[in-house]
Amino acid sequence: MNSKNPVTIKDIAKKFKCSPSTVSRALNNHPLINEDTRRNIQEYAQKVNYQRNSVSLSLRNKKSATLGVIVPTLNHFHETAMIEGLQSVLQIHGYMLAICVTNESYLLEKQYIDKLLANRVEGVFLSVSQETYDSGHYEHLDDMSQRNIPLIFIDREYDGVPNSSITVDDYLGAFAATEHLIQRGCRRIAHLKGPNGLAVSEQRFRGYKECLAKHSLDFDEELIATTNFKAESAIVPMRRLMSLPKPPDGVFGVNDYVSIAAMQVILDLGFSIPKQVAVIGFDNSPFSAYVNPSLSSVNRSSRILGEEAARLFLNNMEGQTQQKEHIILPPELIIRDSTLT
Amino acid sequence: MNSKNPVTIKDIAKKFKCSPSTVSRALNNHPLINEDTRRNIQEYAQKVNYQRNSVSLSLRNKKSATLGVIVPTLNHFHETAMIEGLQSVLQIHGYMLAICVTNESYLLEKQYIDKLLANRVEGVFLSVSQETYDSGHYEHLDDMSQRNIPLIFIDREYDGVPNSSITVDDYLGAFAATEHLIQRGCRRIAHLKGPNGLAVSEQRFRGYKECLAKHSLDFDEELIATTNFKAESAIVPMRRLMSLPKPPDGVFGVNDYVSIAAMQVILDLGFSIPKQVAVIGFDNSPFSAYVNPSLSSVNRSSRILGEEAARLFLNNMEGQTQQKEHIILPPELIIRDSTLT
DNA sequence: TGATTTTTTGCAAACGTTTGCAGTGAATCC
DNA sequence: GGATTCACTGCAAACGTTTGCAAAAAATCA
Repeated sequence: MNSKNPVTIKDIAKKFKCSPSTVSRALNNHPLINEDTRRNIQEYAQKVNYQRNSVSLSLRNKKSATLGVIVPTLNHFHETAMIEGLQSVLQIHGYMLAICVTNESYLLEKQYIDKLLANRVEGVFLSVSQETYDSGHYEHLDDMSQRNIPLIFIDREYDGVPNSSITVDDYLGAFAATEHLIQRGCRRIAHLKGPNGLAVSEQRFRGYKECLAKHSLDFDEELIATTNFKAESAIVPMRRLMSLPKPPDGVFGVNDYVSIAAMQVILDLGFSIPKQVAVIGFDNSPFSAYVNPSLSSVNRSSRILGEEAARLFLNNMEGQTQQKEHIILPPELIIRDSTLT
Repeated sequence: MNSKNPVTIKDIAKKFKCSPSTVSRALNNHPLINEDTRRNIQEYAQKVNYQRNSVSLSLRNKKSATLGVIVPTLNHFHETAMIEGLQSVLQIHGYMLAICVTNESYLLEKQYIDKLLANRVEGVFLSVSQETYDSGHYEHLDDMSQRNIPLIFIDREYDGVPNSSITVDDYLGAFAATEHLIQRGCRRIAHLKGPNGLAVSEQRFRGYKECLAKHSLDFDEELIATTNFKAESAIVPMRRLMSLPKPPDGVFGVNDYVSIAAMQVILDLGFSIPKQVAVIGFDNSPFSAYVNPSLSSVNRSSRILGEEAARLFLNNMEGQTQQKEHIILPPELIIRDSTLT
């Protein structure tokens, strides 16, 4: 019983003095099999706790029932909620998820893709790393398309390549956030943007800028500061902003982390939120409702994003449709105390 | 070039009019191979972008180079940081990580374990679900030990089973947090505990209680409230606590989410933090330094926990030592404004 | 009973590797 | 020049399944 090796179909065959084929058919409820043998074999298999070896199955069927998920980090609520969404749907369809964290490195991203391909995954959800985006290289993705393995861009898109993608409309979200600040009376709105070059950063930046333009507000370069998405990285820039001759009366942060760091700086310097400075973030992280003052934010429905991405993949599989889809989910403004009028 | 099927060792063999064995040896730098053939084959393999099929390798070697990670959720910083830690170490050693989210369900946990076993993973890191813990069932883990597949309890332990485990000393952390509150003058300390029965909850609860005892403070049942780790679940209980005839002057929350929710309630009701009520959380989540007031917390070095867990597994593999280890990492008190004197 | 159909089973190949063993030439030795 | 060594290479089996095809066994028919 405590044999190190799991019981195989051959073991069962030996026991019943029949061929492995028969066992296989019995276990798979193949129609061409005697009812009694089927029952006997199934019962015995149950008893000895037989478990089909997925590896050999994968080899034979050239299908691994495994999908790759490549993300830059797992730091943010958005990413993990996305993965939960993916898993919740794909689990039902029998897929396993191999998670890879690139830490924004191109090299790791490439290595992971190779590895996933070597493992014969049936599809990959990719949220491109910043380095990849910066470098503009995408040769490492060629193998996937050559082998007809669905590659779905999730969350972060990569304009150069024709693949299905699902993202949240960052531009729209940023536009809405900025417009909200304007409508509540802000006239000098600072933006704590994300790393340069990254699509999310630039889309949101564009949303911010174009909203200013729409409302005939001047775009002021000195109201822009760059962060790396982490709270710490917002502190120094925010101090600078607040010590300008004309400090901002509104701040749009590229995500909630930089926004709460910004709020802290603002309050520390003796300004009031939202009275003197209104602040709005992005992501609607679980903590945003509980900071003080509670933080307005742009909700991205991260979990739904994951679920939809999973469906995108499943449709692609079922229908064998090579049609590429580009889904852009609408963001949603969540208004809280930090931008109250 | 855009053949759907990846190039195999046989294809190369055909090209060179040699046997697959030779190709295999050439690619694996086997000593018994002609230098020229080796070079030629390797160059060609490179050119046609040959990638070894890990599936067949797994089948032959009975080794999948894949590890399973089972967690209840991905909601908390602690869990994701842990996974990042795992991945950062294991990636170097060529392992893939299959992530499974049980959503605290026993059934899913069981299913995932079966699935991982079917996939012939070489090891599993398990953070038991609440249901599993509640039910006391652990038969679903028997297969693993019978097959000698390392099962490592990570973060959440499961007392009944003799396996390696790595956790943070929840008891100690809770004790330290409570003691800190006492030392800064709190005398009526409430505890927002986690779900009943779950080890983490109970350990922290015990740390809290025994610390009170040590300092000869009465344990008052009415100062205890149960949450489900989520912020929302702390709100109603906290309102109750603050409307007691004698409201608490200190709150120890089972994690940072419930603690920030608690802070919000406290402030909303017009009490001041930390003057009237001090609050301390658990996890040192990235946002805890940036809420207002900043939240004292117990740091769990989550990433290091993951890294150490990975090393635990690697040692187990290398040395073939069946020795079970139980690592308990010390937590660290991070003091911020919410408990200042 | 013998022929025919039906039901059930087994054979063998395949998926892509690796590896012990045997075999092939060629080089070396005496 | 024949025996021995040496440097390579190929054969075949193995990992655990599935499945088309053929064969066997059982059932039906005439």
